[in-house]
Amino acid sequence: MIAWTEHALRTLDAAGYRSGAARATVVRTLGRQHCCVTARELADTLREEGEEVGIASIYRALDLLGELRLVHRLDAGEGVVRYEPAMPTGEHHHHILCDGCGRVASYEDERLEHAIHALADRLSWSVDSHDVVLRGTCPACAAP
Amino acid sequence: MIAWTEHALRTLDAAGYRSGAARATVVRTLGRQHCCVTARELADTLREEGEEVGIASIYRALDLLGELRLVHRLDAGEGVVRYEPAMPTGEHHHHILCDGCGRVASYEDERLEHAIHALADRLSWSVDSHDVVLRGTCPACAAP
DNA sequence: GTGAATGCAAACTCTTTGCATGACT
DNA sequence: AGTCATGCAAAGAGTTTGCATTCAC
Repeated sequence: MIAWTEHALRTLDAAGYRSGAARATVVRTLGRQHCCVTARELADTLREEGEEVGIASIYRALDLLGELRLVHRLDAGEGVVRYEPAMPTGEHHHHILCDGCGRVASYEDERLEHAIHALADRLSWSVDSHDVVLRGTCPACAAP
Repeated sequence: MIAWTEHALRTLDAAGYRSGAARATVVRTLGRQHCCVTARELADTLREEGEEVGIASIYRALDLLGELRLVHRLDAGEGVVRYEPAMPTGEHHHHILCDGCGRVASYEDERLEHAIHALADRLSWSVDSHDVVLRGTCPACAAP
């Protein structure tokens, strides 16, 4: 994820944005996440690490990163938006939510990507992103 | 969609819920929708038809219908939740959003469904629903 | 008649915005 | 020095909840 952090900081700089403490901290912390996080989770993580950042600055940073396509927004119907680093390579994964415990996990699937690309080709829209959200029960919640 | 309306009313009755005016109106109106709608759109439609229903009752009706699996909730990252009738047959479609005008359209794709089922089989989760949201530019917005 | 369904208003949560202060170039 | 970035507090939007009233059974 280090690669993403540097790529993001460089892209922000190239786009003419100043390097403030709040935004840089958000970028560095986001780059260390394993999967998608909410703005609040990010704020909590920062607080625990003693790098408290105002919630408004977090939202502003995430918004800007989204505009620059450096983060991907994911709304999985939980009532909160989740954010995760968007790899410059286009490499990505999708998510699965547990109805029991709310856990979010990720998966990748070649065949699914192929099906989506083929589908995009036959639609008369120009498609530039996609999200596949599965819902179900995780192994832990399924165990009796 | 008439079939869905009757199915929903019957299911509610069978589950022991009383038939109040607000909920019945929501069910009948929802059954006439072509695609997913928001609670506010539903409220506006009802008002135009002179069947005003309190917004709280609309949310409560949609919530109950969701629990009974009679409606499908879709959160496509617009900041609002959309709802649409869930066919008892399991027949369904997915959605594509236009970044330009916000339009939501629907599509069906056999190959995509196959890929998702195959994927679900190989995950150690029990998967019971899925959503595929595409984002892009609609033909109208793409035209210069 | 009893308890569920409804509607209003208030509460709540997440997110955005206005504005004064502080920081980067 | 001149802007842009930040943080606080307040505003906004969507959704949920408390409570008294009305309605279905």
